[in-house]
Amino acid sequence: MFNEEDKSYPIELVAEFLGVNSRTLYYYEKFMLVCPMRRGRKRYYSKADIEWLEFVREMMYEQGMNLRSIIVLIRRRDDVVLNKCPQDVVDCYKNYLVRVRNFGE
Amino acid sequence: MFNEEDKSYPIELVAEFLGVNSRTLYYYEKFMLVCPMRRGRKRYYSKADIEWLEFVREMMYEQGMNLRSIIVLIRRRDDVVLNKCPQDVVDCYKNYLVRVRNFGE
DNA sequence: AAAGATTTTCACTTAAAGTGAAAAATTAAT
DNA sequence: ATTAATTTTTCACTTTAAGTGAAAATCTTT
Repeated sequence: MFNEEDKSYPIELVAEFLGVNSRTLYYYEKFMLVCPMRRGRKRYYSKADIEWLEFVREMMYEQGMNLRSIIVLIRRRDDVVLNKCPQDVVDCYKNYLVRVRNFGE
Repeated sequence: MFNEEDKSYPIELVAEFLGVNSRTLYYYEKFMLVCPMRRGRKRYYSKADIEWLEFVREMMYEQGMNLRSIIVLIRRRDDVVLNKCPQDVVDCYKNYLVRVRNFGE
């Protein structure tokens, strides 16, 4: 499922697959944790988006991490997270690089 | 303040310095986020403990991270965190190394 | 224009993080 | 050793982030 590189899927299908409410995906979008492609207002989630969201769920559910921590790791260019995070999401946090550099001082 | 390498300080003083309730420090201890030295039941926080706790507060308050995420980063031997984390706290999570190795698979 | 789907808004639930207060136990002082 | 002062522990409460339900608003499509 969701194996086709070039296909994209509507929010309700993705939410069901991940076992969350579609509202949760809208919620993540407010934090720029995911940026699904759009045609008009309608969202289309790519394979990469879905794999990333699966990883986000694992960090949050299995590991007990929170949203902000995931964002902090994106900003810090953390290896483990960056490995799975779609480029456009990483790019959303480009302007935060300065803050990351000063992290902890 | 708290500049002397070999001195140690009672919980109430440390809590006040950090701007938290002393109950918060007991709470952190339940999660093994800090292991103050003890003489009998009384806790004594070292300079290293206090600097670590300051960093923990920064991660949680400034960055919005949660407790579990900090623990995940200790387990993962994250550079930024390990740099500030006292060895005895790191050691508390030694037995979790295997899980870290399998992280994300 | 009507039916069906998607998005948006409002308000609610849940769980983690943190705290207040008082009882119990220790430590320190006389 | 007995009392006074601290510290620890327990219970229950508050606050906030994360997540959700339901309905209204906005498309889409036929």
